[in-house]
Amino acid sequence: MLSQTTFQVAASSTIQDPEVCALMQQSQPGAVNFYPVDAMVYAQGDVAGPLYLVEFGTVRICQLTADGRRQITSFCYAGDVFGLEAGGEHEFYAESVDGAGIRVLRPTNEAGFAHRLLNLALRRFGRMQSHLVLLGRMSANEKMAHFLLDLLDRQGSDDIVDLPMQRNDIADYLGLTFETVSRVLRVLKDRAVIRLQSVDRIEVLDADALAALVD
Amino acid sequence: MLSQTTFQVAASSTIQDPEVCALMQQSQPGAVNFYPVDAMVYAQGDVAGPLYLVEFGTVRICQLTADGRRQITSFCYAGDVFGLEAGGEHEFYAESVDGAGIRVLRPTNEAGFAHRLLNLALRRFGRMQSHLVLLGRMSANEKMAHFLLDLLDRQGSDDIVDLPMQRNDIADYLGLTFETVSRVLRVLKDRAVIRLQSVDRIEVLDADALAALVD
DNA sequence: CGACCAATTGAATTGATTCAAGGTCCGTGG
DNA sequence: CCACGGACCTTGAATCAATTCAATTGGTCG
Repeated sequence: MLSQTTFQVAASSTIQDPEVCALMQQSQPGAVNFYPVDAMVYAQGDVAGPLYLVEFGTVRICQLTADGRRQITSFCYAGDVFGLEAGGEHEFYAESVDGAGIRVLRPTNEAGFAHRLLNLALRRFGRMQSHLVLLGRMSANEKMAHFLLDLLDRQGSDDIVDLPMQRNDIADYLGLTFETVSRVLRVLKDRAVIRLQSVDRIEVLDADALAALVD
Repeated sequence: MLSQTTFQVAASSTIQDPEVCALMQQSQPGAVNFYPVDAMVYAQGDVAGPLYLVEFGTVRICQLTADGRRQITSFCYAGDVFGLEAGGEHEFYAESVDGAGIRVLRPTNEAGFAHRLLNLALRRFGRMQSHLVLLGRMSANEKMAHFLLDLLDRQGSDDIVDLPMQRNDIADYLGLTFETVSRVLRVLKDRAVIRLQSVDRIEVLDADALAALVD
């Protein structure tokens, strides 16, 4: 595991989500730890329990098959909470994608805490179910369109998408190969749906065309 | 929607799962309703809230894309609870697969109820995450092997698998076409891994071979 | 500048799908 | 009791989307 830096951050963070705020008030929020690129937050088999709040940067939640194929089950961005698991130990592992600041939330056993956690879990639930549809029933083009629209939405922009992760990560998230990701982007570029400002920055020229691909 | 029969069932049901038992005691369990083949339990857009306990039979949880492709996100068998959702209305719909007895559990607001629900949600969570790996990173053969082993495990048998659902359902669960499902079964049959006792009954001759396919 | 890693692009291959033709099972009615 | 019809399943052949393998380009850092 790579090194990790701890530093104190002013009590007020930039979290807007009321649900997450409430969760923070009902737990003992620790300091923000900085995880460099590719640093592991927790490994498969680690004891589960504490929750993690992304303050900045991006985290990937992954699982490996026995022969090394990887599936990224979700990306967590600033404001997202992760680490929730069923058993006593993590079935999945979490890594920093691009250098991420992460705060540990240690659950207090206050009344209503389970309730908040439940809300959080249910929300993630919905996301995962639509990801099942994506993986099971969508073409490469549709997957990418879906992914870009999701990022657009999360980043609150209406035409610029920042890609904090590399092609390989996108591929393992969408159930494709990185070559296919590259090719799909090229197709979208050729159709004038997007423009590649740089390798990690996409301008969406025709959001309607993307939306048309999705449904 | 198809007709549905209500009939009273003795208070003691056959549920063994302690988690589910506790849940029943903390809610107002209604009578068992019988849903015939393909009957809808709830539709997309219906108000969410009550939970459903499968007493017997099988239920499928589905979502459709705009152009009618279907993804079955999970099958629920006797003892499983479903109906948990994030928002106020169902994003997915639930149907009886083979004629199912279903009990409605109306949540009381007792302390600890959220806690029980959380446990339930987290368990389902884990299942869904491994289904993501299956859909995103496995070949047709691996998917089917995984599916059969899961059924074997759930049905508590060590060599007979009953298939309550038809090929189409299996396909939509595994992200395949029904023709592919048929062909994969043929391959497994030819390799003497399974035997098709009948169309809805499979004898597993070589569970190790199945396991070898999975990991 | 050179080394290295990521991304792109091309060509060949393949796994799964699509389309189409039978086959099996089962319930219904003559 | 058997013939018929319909739904489901199986199988085959052709097609296609995505992968694999391989070569090249682009970008970054010492």
